[in-house]
Amino acid sequence: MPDNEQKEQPRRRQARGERRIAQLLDAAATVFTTTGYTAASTNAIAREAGVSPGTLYQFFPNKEAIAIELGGRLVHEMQTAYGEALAPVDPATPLEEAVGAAVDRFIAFNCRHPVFFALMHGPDIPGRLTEEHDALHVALVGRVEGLLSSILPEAPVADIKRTAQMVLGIYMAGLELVLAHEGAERDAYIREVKTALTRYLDPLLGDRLGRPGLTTTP
Amino acid sequence: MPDNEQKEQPRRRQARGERRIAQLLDAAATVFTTTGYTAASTNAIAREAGVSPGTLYQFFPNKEAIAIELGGRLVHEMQTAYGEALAPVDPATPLEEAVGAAVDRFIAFNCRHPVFFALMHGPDIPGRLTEEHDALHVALVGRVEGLLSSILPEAPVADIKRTAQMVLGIYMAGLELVLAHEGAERDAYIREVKTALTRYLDPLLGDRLGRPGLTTTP
Amino acid sequence: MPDNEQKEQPRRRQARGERRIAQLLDAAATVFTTTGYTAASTNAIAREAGVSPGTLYQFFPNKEAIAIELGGRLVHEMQTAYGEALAPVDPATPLEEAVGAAVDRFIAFNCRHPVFFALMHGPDIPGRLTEEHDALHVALVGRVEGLLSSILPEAPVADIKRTAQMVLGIYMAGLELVLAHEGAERDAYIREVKTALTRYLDPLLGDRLGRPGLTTTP
Amino acid sequence: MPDNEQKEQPRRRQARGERRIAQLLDAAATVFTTTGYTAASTNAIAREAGVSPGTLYQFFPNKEAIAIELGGRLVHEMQTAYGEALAPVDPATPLEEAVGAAVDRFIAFNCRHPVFFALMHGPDIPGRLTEEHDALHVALVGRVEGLLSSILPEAPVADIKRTAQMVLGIYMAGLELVLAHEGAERDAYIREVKTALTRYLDPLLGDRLGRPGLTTTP
DNA sequence: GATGAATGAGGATTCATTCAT
DNA sequence: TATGAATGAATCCTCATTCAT
Repeated sequence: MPDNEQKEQPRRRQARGERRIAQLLDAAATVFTTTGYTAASTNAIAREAGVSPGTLYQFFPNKEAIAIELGGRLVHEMQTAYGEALAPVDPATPLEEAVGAAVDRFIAFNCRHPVFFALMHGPDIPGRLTEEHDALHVALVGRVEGLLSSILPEAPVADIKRTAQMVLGIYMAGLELVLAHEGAERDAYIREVKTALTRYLDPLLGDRLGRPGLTTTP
Repeated sequence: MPDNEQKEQPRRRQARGERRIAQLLDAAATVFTTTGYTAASTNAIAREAGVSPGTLYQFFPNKEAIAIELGGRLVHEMQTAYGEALAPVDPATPLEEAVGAAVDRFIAFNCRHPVFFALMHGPDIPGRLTEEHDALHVALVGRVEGLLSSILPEAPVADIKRTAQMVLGIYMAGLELVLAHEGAERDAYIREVKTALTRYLDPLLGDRLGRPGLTTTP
Repeated sequence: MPDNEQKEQPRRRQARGERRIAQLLDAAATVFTTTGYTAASTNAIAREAGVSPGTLYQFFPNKEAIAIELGGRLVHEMQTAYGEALAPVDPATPLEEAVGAAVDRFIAFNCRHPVFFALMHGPDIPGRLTEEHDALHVALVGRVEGLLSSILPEAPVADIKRTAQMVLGIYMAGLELVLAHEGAERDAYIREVKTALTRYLDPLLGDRLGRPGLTTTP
Repeated sequence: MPDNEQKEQPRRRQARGERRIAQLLDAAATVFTTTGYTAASTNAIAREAGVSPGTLYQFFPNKEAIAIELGGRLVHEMQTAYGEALAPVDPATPLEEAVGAAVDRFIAFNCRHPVFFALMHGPDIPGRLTEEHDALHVALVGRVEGLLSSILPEAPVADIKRTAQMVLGIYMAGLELVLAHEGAERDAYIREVKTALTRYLDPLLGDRLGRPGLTTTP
């Protein structure tokens, strides 16, 4: 079994590393959530993780790399654990129901991972998106585009893209409000997000019934 | 002439002070817009204004105070120069038209004062709003609330508040997209913002025609 | 002269600054001499100068800038206070005498400013000269070239350059030995430097007497 | 077979160890050459060698030890492979020829082992020579002393030492210039080094012909 | 012997803010 | 008022070295 040993040794070694990485990402999530991405410091993350700054830099070359990895894991978990929220929808499903289910899942996801919001609002200067912000954003917009395409296969790509951006924007705006409230008020905001999205999207689906549908570029 | 002197000295001083303040606020607007609020440094603002750091602190106790004052002036200008955008609407005006006009005015305002966006997205941590962010936000939400109230005088305050927050959120989300694009694409996004807001608000006005209207808290 | 082109107005304010700059350069000279350029830290320089790190950075953007300024001042002082050491030589002067006088002056200068040596041996990687090293070096080589040209006006530039580099190299090598010893031994090394340079240069002057002179590129 | 095993185990271990050491020293040579001794990091050396930092420290207690061992091996190789360059010279050989041959060999050696230069210019602070620098330096000076003694057996030791230091210094200064150039220019510098050394040493040999010879301490 | 995680002091540099002039 | 020097804690990041496995 020396073969086995040789194979497992690195694994074990990496095991500790993997644990540290997870630990550091958890700490980063906490700090990003608490202070925001820009104001977060790598030392604070290391402190939160209970390790020295040097240890952090053994696994991540800089702050952005942490955010990117964190974003990547969020997207991955979203796909695996919340995949249905973004799965193509049965065209027979009423829009209200589909939107409601999707929003519920997303809200649940974002409440479990509040860092998502902090990452989406990275060092925000409109037009100058940084990588990790972009990565997350692009990934999400991509999924929404896919969803919309599955419903409106004949719509022009440019329109789909725009609509997806708007949908994501409306959702994020609503999410901010949802996260800023609690209890019944939070629930009320969740309902508002669903309402806003449903109303925004409803007319687009018109063509399925012979109605005009998506506003197109002139 | 001592009387004269006493009167004129303060005036001159205030005049110079006002000029300095305006100069500093202009510089701050530039820096906030360029680097974002969090990353902006007071030294950079002073440099941009062509004065020394000490001078800056003669007029503002700290960085946040600059943002607050800047936000205040933005709100003030909005009221005076763009007041109609937030003025109570003639109930007879079609919603689409009213929203379209308001959005056009706001977009124009925000393009002339891009710092508005930077201030609204200050050190953004949901739930932990800082003063100046809050001030701007509260002011704007207040105006939107007023507008909605003028249209729906019977709606519960809580619902009005919620709707106003949503409206502002949707607008800001759209604004980010508008600012991130140019030319025809920008125009397309402006249209989308109008569409989204119109669709979101349209059903609320139903009671004026006997339709259900605002979703209310259960 | 170290100042940029823009500022001519503030004069007196800079008085304190000038003092600080001198103080910082003195401290830098001490630290560079003690630890060498590469190992010297800006914090150590600030500490040696009795100021905070921030103060140092008010006057110098980074470590290299300190070295460059220091080098510039050294060259300047060399020109003004030790100018004769590099002044064109009366062709009638016996070489031995001329070299002896020049070396004596240089040694005196370098003993008064031991940092000169540290700067000349900056972050030494042959081929990869850094700016401040280069600046000092180039300045000195230029002077030696001038000296040689004044003696051998007909020699090809390439040969003059090469000879100047060698002369400077031999001098610096000797200087290291001189600085590493004291008393009589130091004096003996000074004599050796003179001897080495005289012997190296003597044949070059042959053409003045009809002898072959400088070895030329084939 | 236990006997055999006992014998072979150490051998293998030593063999492996030697391989590791050679590997590490090669890596160190590369890094020292690239970044200079002071700026070189043990982690970088380990990385270059493809091993972990821990492994490096299993063979060397610290960075300086690596330099010392590297210097030792260089000296050793110089003795074995380039020994003739430092072998006592047949007094009948013309100086020019002897110096030319020696310089050629040394230059060849230094071009094959560019780390030599980096080590000789270690954390250079005149007067405060560190061990490994000293070791290399002392070894080389010793050999040059031997050479000179073989030619001038009656010269005082102090004079021999001084001359040897000067010879080494001139050579190192020339080497720097040689390494900093390429092609024809490099060749020209090689010629200059030979010239400088020949001219410096030539008068010393005078006593062999009844001429004064070495300048002595008064 | 080998690994790679861990350390923590120290590196350069910045920044909000204060103070003497 | 205005200046610009001064601060010192905090920033990101590196490095020689050690330690558990």
